[in-house]
Amino acid sequence: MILSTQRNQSGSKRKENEALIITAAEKIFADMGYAGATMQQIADAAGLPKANLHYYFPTKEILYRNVIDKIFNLWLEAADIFDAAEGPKDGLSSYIDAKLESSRHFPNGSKVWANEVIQGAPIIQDYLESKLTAWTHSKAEIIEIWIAKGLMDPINPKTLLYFIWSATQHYADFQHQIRTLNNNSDLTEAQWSEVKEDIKKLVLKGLGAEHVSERPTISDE
Amino acid sequence: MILSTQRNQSGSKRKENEALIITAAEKIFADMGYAGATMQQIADAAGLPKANLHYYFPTKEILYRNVIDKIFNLWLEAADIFDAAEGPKDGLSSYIDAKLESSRHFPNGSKVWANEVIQGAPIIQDYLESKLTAWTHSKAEIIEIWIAKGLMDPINPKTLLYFIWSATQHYADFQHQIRTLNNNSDLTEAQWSEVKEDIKKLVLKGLGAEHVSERPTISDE
DNA sequence: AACAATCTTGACCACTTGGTCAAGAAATTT
DNA sequence: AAATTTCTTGACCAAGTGGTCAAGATTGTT
Repeated sequence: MILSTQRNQSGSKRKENEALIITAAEKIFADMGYAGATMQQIADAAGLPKANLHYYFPTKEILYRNVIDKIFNLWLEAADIFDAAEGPKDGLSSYIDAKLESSRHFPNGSKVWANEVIQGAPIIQDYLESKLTAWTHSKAEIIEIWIAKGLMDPINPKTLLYFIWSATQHYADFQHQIRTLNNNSDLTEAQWSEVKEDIKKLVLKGLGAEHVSERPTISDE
Repeated sequence: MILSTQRNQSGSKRKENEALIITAAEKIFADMGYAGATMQQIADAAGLPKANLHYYFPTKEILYRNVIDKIFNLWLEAADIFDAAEGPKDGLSSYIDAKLESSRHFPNGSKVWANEVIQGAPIIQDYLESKLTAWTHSKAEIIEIWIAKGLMDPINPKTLLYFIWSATQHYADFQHQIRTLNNNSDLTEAQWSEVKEDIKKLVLKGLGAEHVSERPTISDE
């Protein structure tokens, strides 16, 4: 009989199941930490028997690294905005928006990352030393150019980056605490908007970049 | 024979060993997470046999709660500055200083807290709902008064608190990442000073509170 | 000196964990 | 339709875990 719902190209089953497992694993790792997560929990979350997980990902650590890999690539993407920007006002605004959206809609990735770094990055140290270092330097250069052009106050670029990372990722990592302090309710649409505006205003005004770039926004939305 | 080094008051041995164990546990919990930490590791770090830990703290969870208890009380203390302040400029400056000092010198407590909250506070939820909620409301009131007095721009007080928490705690929780991005060196004294000044300036200027209250700086470094 | 309370510790146990394996089921290729 | 590759799964295991226990050492009290 023919199941038209899905074509079974070679390798598609593998891709599908790997994605299924990674998504399940991301949630469990976020909720339990690396050590606290069990392969059985991940298997249950994915709806597969445990032995099947080991077929696709031989060890827990390999699975974990795949989760991190996905997370980190999203991280990098979110920051392309940065390079395209004409000045701090657009660049930082867009970046803060993107990071907050990511914290709101995909908090698990941020949590896994935070958990790992807090514990000294025992498994992903190579990521920090290669990719993250390179990325950070490239963004720091852009910020320095902005400063040199007088588009914002002088500040150590890394301090600024940490500032934005911490402010935005806080809403993912400390989601539970924020929820508790918000009468045990998730932030509403209106509250998210307010947070976004408050943070952007605070950063831009704090940097003296609020009223700087007022070129005609040619191809901006 | 007489060991004059320490008097053995009744109960003093208990207090000493409990403190010893809690300090060791704080480090291990910070480095490994709750689930990842083992009683054996903590015992080794404290230089005691494992069975001895269970004599003072019957279960791992009880030990953990004692660690959290210590951390949280430091948290609260650091914020008394807040109440004594006359306006946002002193109040927030002092608070940021205190939080950054704490991140610098006692990062483990912050890490344990972060790890726990990220995972949904499975063990310390009662802390969040009682003590932290009360504390937050009381500080939010102060901030609202400052705003009403025109000492700073309007902002959601909770957003501001989260902002300060995240910016300062980041230097404890993400210590390892910051170190890696700093050529694998801890921040120097000069770098810490720079960070402090940058953050304070950014926040105060961002809030429009920079030039408001200008009493003589009596005991400032 | 005798007694009681507190503290110390190696040996031990029930249970969970990551990972293995071999037998078979599906799907793909010839 | 036979052969081959890919996938699925229950049963199993060695290692490590939190926690127990009972015997003894120390300290404090009378």
